[in-house]
Amino acid sequence: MPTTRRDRYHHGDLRAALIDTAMELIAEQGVQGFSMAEASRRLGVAVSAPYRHFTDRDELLAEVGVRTGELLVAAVTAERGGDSAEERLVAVVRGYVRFAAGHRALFEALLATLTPAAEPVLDRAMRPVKAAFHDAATALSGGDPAAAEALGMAVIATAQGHAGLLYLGTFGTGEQALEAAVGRAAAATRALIAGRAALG
Amino acid sequence: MPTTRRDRYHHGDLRAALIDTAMELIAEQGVQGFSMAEASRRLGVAVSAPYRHFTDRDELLAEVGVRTGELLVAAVTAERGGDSAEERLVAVVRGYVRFAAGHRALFEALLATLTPAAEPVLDRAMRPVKAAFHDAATALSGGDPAAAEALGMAVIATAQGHAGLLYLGTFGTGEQALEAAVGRAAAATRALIAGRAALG
DNA sequence: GTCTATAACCAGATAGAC
DNA sequence: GTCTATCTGGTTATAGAC
Repeated sequence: MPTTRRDRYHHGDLRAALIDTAMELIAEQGVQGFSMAEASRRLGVAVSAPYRHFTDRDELLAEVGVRTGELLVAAVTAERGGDSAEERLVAVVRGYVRFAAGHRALFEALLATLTPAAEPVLDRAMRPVKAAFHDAATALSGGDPAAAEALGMAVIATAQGHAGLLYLGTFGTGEQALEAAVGRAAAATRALIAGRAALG
Repeated sequence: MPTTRRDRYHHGDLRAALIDTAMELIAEQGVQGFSMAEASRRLGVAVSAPYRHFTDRDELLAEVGVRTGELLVAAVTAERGGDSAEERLVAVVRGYVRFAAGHRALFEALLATLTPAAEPVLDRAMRPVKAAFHDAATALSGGDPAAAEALGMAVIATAQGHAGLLYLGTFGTGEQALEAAVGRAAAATRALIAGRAALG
């Protein structure tokens, strides 16, 4: 019979168990629904136990942010489009919006921790995301770095914006809303590419 | 000597004073920084007094949302561009991003209250915002309602997305970041217009 | 309409035993 | 490394007096 989480944290894995549990709580009830006390209760440990592994609540949340960032990187990297540079860029956008839709609370928690004064480790974890957009945009900009930067940023904004509208319910609810958001984001990306000469 | 707010709420304006104070608190410290208790303290009334005017915290926050929505409507309406339909649409985007930048905490609180199950009064207050985008997009779409809807939504997403990136610090901080966000959002809008044939 | 007082609750964090 | 126990401080919301 396999080792359960309950078994492991008494062998020194409480730290990892806390991160997992925090992510579960956030996914289920939002950042607001997470507290050190609730995480402790769910794991069956004393409320003081987490403080052996994290100096405070924010330190645990930062670690959650890093883990979520890694999931996001995987999402934008995994979604493979066609061979053309345009299709690769569209695929990154799709992956981004799909992740935002499928992990709303975690994604919002990640954004909340990504302040300008965020932990360097968080920035580092997020770098491949920006790179995914930037690399595909570069392939579309014929060696003009400024044009690539402008296109990449505009496309990130489009992805982020469609995620935001999805959260507001602009596209409805449920699976159909997800597909609408992904489809519209992809179409907007194509429009940006087609009209990229106007980006300055 | 003019009547102060302290004077007024003893004459029946505590309700209005609470809304004002809630907006101040949110603007200063974010939604998290607002509480019924803190608002009461700031106004010098008992913590129970607000409950004569609002059944609970959420009802007050909904009212704050309505007021913030009205400010947003004014912002997107006020920013006048040139005479062309394209410049009017760009102007709406500018107004939206500028408002998001200048009233971050209130704007985020507004978005948080704008769930699919929000108060109808909130939806009504926000309708002119959507209309501002939609009307300008319609003028650019030569009588094709579907094309107008697609363009309008893509442009709203662009505005929302640039606001989001601004909050993440992607454009830096301070006044220069604001101008970068507004400028990039305007350029992206022009690119979307130029490439709108790809929107489907 | 506002007050005083209070109930009921939950959080973050620490001290010291084991 | 985890536990028990506790401190400190905060919140929403209500009851009943004025």
